[in-house]
Amino acid sequence: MGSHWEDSLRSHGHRLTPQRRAVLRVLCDAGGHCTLAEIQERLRNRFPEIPLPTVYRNLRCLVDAGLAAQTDLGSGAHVYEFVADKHHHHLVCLRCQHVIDLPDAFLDPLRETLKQQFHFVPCMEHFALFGICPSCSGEPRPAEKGTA
Amino acid sequence: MGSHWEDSLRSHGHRLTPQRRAVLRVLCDAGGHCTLAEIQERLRNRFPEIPLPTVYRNLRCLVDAGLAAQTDLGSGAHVYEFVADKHHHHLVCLRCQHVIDLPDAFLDPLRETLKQQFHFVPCMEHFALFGICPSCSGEPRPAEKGTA
DNA sequence: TTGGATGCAAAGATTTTGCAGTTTT
DNA sequence: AAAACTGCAAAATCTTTGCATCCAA
Repeated sequence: MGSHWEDSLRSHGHRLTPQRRAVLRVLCDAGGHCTLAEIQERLRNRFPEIPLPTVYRNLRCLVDAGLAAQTDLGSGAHVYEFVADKHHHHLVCLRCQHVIDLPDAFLDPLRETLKQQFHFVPCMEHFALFGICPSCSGEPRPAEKGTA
Repeated sequence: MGSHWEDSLRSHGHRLTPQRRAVLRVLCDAGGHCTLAEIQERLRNRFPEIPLPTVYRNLRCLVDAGLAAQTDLGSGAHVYEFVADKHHHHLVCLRCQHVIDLPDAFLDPLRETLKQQFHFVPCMEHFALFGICPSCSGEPRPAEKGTA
């Protein structure tokens, strides 16, 4: 049935497999940052021997579908995070006033940098960034495959 | 003599070697992002066969001394950038009003993410972030909560 | 049926460390 | 002289791809 995330996956040409559902579930339940290996570990209940490449490829699909965000916090391995569309910020175009939603997870690298380098804990609850949107900059839209 | 960057290095326990000066020079002249391999390449004039580990360790020293910033733009390899103290932003403490300078380079990962994921080109000339500074976060004061 | 997904295996790419000899301070 | 750095070599990590088989749509 058309859950929001199911539609997101399908509209990007991805299928719904048990492994993929499980990865998303794990990411969602974790509620924070997870490395590839951590996700694999948390998956052991349902898929005791799931290979890392499978987790890896599923994460790519989730990121592609906008359900997960991949970032580098300087720990040597990338971390993944569930992208809920609850908390979000705004990218405001200076020319056409168009507003793009920016999921909160995309601010994590900056958060982490400030914490590690400056020991500064930013409050970024209400965040707005101004700039030029894709339409106004004349740049080609990002390649969206399978979009009706 | 005592250039600002020389002091920065020495005060962090690092020494000034020809290779280190050259790495900093390259990074400075490049004026943008460089991977480890790119820096090695640009170093070929003065050090035709400089090993990657040497470049790597020098970069770590420069980052440690605050002269360079390391970031991950999603290309698979980290990129390094000279940190000039000309353009900078402000981290403002919500409790004590203390202001910390944030070199512009630290916003690069966010810039790149917005460009790649949203095709949005942010204008972050005058940037201020509010939060809690290290001094204040060490002394938690429940009575006064930072209001965003 | 068709194209994507899984699992297994291996390769790629990048980062990181060890160590002996050398250089800066 | 002491501590840090270089250069060479190799290892440790993490990411990515190939391919035969299997499954979702």
